[in-house]
Amino acid sequence: MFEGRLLQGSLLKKVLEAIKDLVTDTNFDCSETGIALQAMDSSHVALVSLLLKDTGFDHFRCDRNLALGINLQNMSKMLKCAGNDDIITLKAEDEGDTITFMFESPNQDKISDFEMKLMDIDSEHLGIPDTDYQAIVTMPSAEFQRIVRDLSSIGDTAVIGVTKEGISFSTGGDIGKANIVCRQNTNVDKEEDQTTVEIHEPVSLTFALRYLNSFTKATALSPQVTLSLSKELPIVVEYKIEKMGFLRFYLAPKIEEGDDEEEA
Amino acid sequence: MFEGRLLQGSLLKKVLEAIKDLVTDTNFDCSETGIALQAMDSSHVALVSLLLKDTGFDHFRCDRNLALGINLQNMSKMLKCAGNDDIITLKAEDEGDTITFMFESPNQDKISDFEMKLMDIDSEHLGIPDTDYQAIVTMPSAEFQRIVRDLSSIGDTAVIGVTKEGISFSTGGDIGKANIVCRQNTNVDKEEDQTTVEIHEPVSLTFALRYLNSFTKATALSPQVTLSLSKELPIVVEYKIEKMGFLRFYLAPKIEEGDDEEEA
DNA sequence: AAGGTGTAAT
DNA sequence: ATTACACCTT
Repeated sequence: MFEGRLLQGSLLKKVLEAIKDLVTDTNFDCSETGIALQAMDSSHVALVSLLLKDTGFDHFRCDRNLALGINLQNMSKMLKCAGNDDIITLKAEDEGDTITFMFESPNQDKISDFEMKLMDIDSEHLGIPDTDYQAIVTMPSAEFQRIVRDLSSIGDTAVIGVTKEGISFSTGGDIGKANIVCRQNTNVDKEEDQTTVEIHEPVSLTFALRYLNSFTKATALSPQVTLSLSKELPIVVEYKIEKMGFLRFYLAPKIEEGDDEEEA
Repeated sequence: MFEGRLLQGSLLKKVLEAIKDLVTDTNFDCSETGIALQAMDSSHVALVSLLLKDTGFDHFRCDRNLALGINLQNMSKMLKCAGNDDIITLKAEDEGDTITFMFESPNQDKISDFEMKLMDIDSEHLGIPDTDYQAIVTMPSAEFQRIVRDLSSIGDTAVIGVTKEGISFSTGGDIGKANIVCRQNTNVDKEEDQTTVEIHEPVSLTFALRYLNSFTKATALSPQVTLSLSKELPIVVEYKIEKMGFLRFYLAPKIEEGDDEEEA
């Protein structure tokens, strides 16, 4: 059987909030080392990768590797029934076709059991090569969210450029143009307000703002976000989940000059 | 060229919030003494007048008088991309057809440039005679906003009457009648809670609440609002902008007994 | 306190 | 269909 007990249940709630609009159905791959999830978004443009390591759970047990096929919209509905301070336990039998969510209120006065039907989903295990990126920027996640939202009100795509001075975001549309530059700054009071740039080579890539915007639904998971860029490679937008792992989003760059490129 | 740097950028954001629903396109008239704007609302019933004096800017330069034709909806969109604590700089070339908004975050780590296309707009320079009003009332802007909103839920027009005792607002509709009286009070702790009446002659005029309601979008600009009334003249609803000037709204009174008077 | 969402009105 | 208001959530 599989069982994972998560003291900070709100983490799981946030993860589902962050991905339920991007991916409809996917497998939660449970093994003795934790829970992993990889899925393309419904239009097959972006990729989501989640890791929740066993060590982040209060209690974790997984006798046999399981691929739990889950409709994220439905799972999210159920997790909405958990209080933000609730302890959440996930359970599944080895041969069962359901998953159980157990919610314990902080004072243990209320115990809820929610059972959800599992689905059979072909797992597409996508090998994501571990690349050395040309530029890695870590910045406050709220700032990234704000920038992406602001640019979305002006244009559809953004050019993200990194130099050793900092990171820039540009867009253009019918009403005008916008360019936002964030300088590297390591001299701030709080570590989470830092913007740091680790760079091997300057890089400049174009992305659809619509997807970047979706990714920022994960802002609540971490005060910082890490953007990794390399020429002609998908950007990686990573939110670290304290003690547990990460939630990563991958998005392929738009090919410049390619005016016949449109999302579905 | 024209360039104005405004340390308290939120002022400009608030000004646009206040007028963008009333006026669609208008000229910002820039001269060496500051920025002025005058425009009729789209249904040609109300008039907006804005003054931002050069002295209120951190830095102000205007080599040549410019009439910058601007779509307020678009400008507002761009200003929404400025943080509330950002420093905002406006720039325009003498012969250019764009205006640039530059936003500097408080710690200078984020610098944004937004460029917007200008439009050609016939400037309607409306001479507003400097009248001696029969009654001038200054009151808390939030209180005025609340009164106008409350009356709007009962009726379409309000009778505003001023005597030396105070100011009264009345309306009536299908569901009933309402009458709100605010007495002059100068004995309050905070100056901004005062209501003062300066009167030469009692006056009573009728106005469309819909427009008064629009005007109160400017409430955030000033803790106090000044209402100036004279028989058969438009009411002036003025919000002073600290160190910079004012935002004024003019609205002609409804002629009593004239039931064939309707806004477009 | 502010942003987002949902609803209601034009 | 669009826009403004209110409510609710973060």
